[in-house]
Amino acid sequence: MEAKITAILRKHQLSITEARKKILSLFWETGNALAHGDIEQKSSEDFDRVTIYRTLQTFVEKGIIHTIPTSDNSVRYALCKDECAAGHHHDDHVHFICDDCGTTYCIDEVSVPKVKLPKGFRAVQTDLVISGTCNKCEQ
Amino acid sequence: MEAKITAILRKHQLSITEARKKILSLFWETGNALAHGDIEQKSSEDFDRVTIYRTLQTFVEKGIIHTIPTSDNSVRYALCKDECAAGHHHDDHVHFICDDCGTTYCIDEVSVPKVKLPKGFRAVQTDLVISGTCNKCEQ
DNA sequence: TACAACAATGCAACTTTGTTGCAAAATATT
DNA sequence: AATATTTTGCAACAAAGTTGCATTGTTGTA
Repeated sequence: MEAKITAILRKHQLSITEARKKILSLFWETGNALAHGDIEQKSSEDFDRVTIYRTLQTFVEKGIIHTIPTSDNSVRYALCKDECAAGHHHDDHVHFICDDCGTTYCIDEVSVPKVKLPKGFRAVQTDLVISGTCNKCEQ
Repeated sequence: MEAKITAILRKHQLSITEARKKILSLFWETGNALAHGDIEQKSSEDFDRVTIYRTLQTFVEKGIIHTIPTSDNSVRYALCKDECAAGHHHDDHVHFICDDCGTTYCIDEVSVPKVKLPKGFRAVQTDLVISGTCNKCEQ
């Protein structure tokens, strides 16, 4: 575990620090996407709020995590797949946000369909975000 | 113009006030989506910040405007089509956010494709948000 | 392993963004 | 026109995000 974490950091030419190891392992442990607030709750005793902001920003820039747009002003972050590199994200899968429990999933099984845009529009990134009820909250 | 605005408000059983008329006409004039900040800039001398928050909230609840998720913690709002009613939005078109100028477009020509989700996941709303360069910023 | 160079962190202060309660003003109803 | 209802502005607050700088931690090199 620890080895995997440090390997990822080293691969992206980041120095190995406590904050980065902790935050990165949080993503591995939960599996799902996390908002800044989630991370703050789970590590506020260990790190300053500012460090979390800066760490998330660094991870996005380096292609370790990607953002998931939301309609409630609380951007979520999730681990990228290996193909993502600094400045070039390739996360063309669907994201699902549960209205009940708030959990955000990366639905890897489904890929985002290509969309034809009107003339002059050039797509760089496509986000397909679905909200509803997840398989745990359904009865 | 004024007549059209008041008709929309009345149709949704909202009392006709200066703030609502002004904010609603802003959406009609610009044509594109607006963030809270945009509206505040264009009408801060006329109305209090709080009024804008509450007006946008009311408009969303009544089905006059809908939200567009973003990755930068600045939810955008855009006019709904006629089919939207209180509590039931039907805005299954694609949204495009320009990385250059920040303009957010509703691409009505393209509709959001249906997506099959894994078992247990029930979709209520689907948002397809594409970012890149718009037809005005392209050269 | 010790040292210098560099990068990351914590702290403080601050700005921006969003929320709530309540009195005053505006709108609707009769 | 008078009253009931709704909306607004204000104030005070809470939460979220940013910036500069001194301190601490990490890395590469001798």
